[in-house]
Amino acid sequence: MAGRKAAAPDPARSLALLWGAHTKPGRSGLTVRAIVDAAIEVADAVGLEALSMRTVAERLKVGTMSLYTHVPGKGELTDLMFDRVYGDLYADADEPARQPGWRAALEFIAHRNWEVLTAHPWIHEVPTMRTALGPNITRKYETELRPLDGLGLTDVEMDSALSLVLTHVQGIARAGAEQLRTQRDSGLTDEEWWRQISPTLTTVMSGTHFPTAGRVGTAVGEHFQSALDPTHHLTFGLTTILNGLSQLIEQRSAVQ
Amino acid sequence: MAGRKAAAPDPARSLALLWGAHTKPGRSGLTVRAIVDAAIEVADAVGLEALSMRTVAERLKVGTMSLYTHVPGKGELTDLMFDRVYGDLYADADEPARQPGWRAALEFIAHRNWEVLTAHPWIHEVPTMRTALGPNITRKYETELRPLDGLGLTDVEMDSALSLVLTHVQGIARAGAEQLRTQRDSGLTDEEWWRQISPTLTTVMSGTHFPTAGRVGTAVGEHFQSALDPTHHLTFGLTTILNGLSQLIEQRSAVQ
DNA sequence: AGAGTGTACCGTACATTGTACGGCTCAGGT
DNA sequence: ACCTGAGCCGTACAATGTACGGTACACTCT
Repeated sequence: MAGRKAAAPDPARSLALLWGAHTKPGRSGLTVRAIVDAAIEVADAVGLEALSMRTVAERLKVGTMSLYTHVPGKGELTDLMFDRVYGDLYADADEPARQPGWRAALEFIAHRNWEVLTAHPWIHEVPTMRTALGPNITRKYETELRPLDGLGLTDVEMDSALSLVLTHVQGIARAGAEQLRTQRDSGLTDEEWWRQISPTLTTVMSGTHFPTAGRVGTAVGEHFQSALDPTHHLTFGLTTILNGLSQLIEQRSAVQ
Repeated sequence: MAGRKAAAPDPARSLALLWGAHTKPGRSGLTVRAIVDAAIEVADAVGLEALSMRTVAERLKVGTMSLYTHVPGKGELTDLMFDRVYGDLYADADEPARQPGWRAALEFIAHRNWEVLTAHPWIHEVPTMRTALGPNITRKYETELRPLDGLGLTDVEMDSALSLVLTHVQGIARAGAEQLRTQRDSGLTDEEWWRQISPTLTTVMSGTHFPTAGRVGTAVGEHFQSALDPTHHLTFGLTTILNGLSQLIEQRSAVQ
């Protein structure tokens, strides 16, 4: 980040802000809610690294420094954005638990998370450690844990299982987001890019030979028309993980 | 990123640079290799967001703009750094394949990747799409695919299985890196931070109640002395994934 | 009604970034 | 001895986050 060093964060203040109402307007009608919403729109459109305090202020037609009346700094703003987009993930706290079986529940959870992650690719850039205790994130944790309760798993195992699934979805989504970003930054489609580097690549790789990588890489490319098909990786990984988890769960319920 | 917009990338030039020798010195002894090494040292010490062209130049005792004689820009420099740190991952192209069985091989691969990722936490910040074809990354792909060859898996499945494991390791390592970074940025240890926000948290969360999350969160915290134990998540996830993969592999070899 | 006070708002300034541009300097060929 | 091309680098600029201090408005109290 350029400019003056980020201010001292003061976690307690951040937390209070996170859990606040966000709707009390100042004398020009400016609210925390409006700022966060505007920032999300900007980030959705141009990405987080192009989101600046000036851009957000411009969109709201206020002076740049007015934002600082409502929000301590950019870091806290992104924290708020982060917690906000997870607000509408589930209809209620039992939606996942209502699915038929833990497997369907975890699939449901995975897909909902996938949807948010692809709708707001900038989420991947937000440092999540600080926001782990925002209201929506906390609610999300509760909601996603419930379908794993009562299967014979220990509390630690429940947490581990959920976090395994979420980490996987996040990893795949991140790769996809990155691909989209490079694509847009360079202005080249996957295919154009490939055509452009192809001659250089053969020149440069002559002399070396990668039998397995060459064969597999070609197969993957032919199969998906691309080096990387997020949907396939998502379901392949999810299926594998759920199969692994099912072994654990069966083992636990057998003991019981 | 601040400053002038990043220059047009020209993928072909990047690629040639990636595969170049990096050792031809200019008249002040400056080489691409030296620049990349210095940059890695800086990034290891202060993180990627604090790495600047001026810092690297200073460390090498050359003018800032001299770097641009050897490297087109900061983006290409980070690409070079990325490929570089993966250079010494394996002793040779068959080290993983030499492990006793595919399971041990994947565990070996996971741990090696884990080591690099934790030794150079800034890797997570580098956009990896562009570097996917650097010499060391390509070699790595070849090396890591080999132990999966001849198990009855299709080429696409081999790629999916490997990438599943790698995505998992990366996800966990990233979370760990983030935790370390916030910890260092705030100057607070995990425990101090917790103590600081604890009163605010209870104030703010009064009125809401999260039965499952509360119980599980407490259990996790007590069990690991922290909200997040990377080693445990790593092995739990790896075991689960490998169990899932083993079902697939048995199924494939049964058909054959 | 008038005065006083706190808070919302915001203009300006500054440090820091990546890098475009153009000049200087030196090694090596002729 | 001179020319040429490439390595080197000082300066300048646009963009960033935000500290600081000033201005103006909405409210309360007399």
